[in-house]
Amino acid sequence: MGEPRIIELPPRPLPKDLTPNVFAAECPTRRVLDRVADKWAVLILILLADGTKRFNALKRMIGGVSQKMLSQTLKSLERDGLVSRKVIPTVPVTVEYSITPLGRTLHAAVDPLRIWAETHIAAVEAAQARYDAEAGQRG
Amino acid sequence: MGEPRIIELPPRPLPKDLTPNVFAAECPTRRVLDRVADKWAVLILILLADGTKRFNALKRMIGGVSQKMLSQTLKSLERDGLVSRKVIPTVPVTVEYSITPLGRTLHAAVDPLRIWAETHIAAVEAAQARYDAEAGQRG
DNA sequence: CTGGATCCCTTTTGATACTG
DNA sequence: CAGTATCAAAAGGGATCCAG
Repeated sequence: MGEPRIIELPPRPLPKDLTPNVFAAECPTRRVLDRVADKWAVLILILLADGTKRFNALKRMIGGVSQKMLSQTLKSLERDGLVSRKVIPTVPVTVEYSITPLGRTLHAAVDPLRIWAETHIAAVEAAQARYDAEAGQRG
Repeated sequence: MGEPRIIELPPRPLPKDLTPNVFAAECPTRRVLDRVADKWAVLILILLADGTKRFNALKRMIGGVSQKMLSQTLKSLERDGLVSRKVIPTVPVTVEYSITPLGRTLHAAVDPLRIWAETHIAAVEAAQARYDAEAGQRG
């Protein structure tokens, strides 16, 4: 073995703050939250938690969704490991979407949102009526 | 009093289906869910649940939000009775935003989303890496 | 035919500047 | 400070086209 030398180390990268912070635009948790706090993602997750469904079944069930957004959102959910996609080589081809175990953990967090909307809709509409009445008075 | 007459009643509107259905584009619950399953709304609600804040404080805390979207989302949350706005006539004027009791019930439903993002970020990034690797192989 | 990619146009969002 | 107005950029919707 040669004699020990003093060598110059390359500058060490500053340690990144590993504390998750959903309020920081660059934080990975924030990017995930952005994609998950999305109306189409929420609706898809709720439907798939109920059982495997095909593309066009989802399209029919989710009022107002375009095929573009459905396809796009499903792809994003698949990439994030929340939904799995299975192509069945029939003629014509059928594609089945299912929720993954990870997706189920997210479903547990988003379904309360649906329930909240259903249980508090009256309170929200009352608030809107009040707000609109006041706005009307002012002009 | 005149003698009783047989009068023609105007056609009665068909009774609307009152069952809430977040999947139907026209259902009030769906419209509310759409506005609430929104990244800015979620972040604002979480911050205000922690305490009253002023407009520019929120702007500084929420990375990447534009004043337009902040102002717009706050107005929508106020209309829905989830947030209250208090103008203090100082010079220059200050405006304080607080969460309402109704907003607190929603916060209970959205905060799990933040927690989910923080606790499952590693699993999501692993899934993304797998997905991107496979996509890379294919093409 | 189903799933989905693409083109084109409308709506939403973002950046910046300006006002009470 | 707390917004609105304006204009540019991006996301979204609808129709259409294509592969399996």
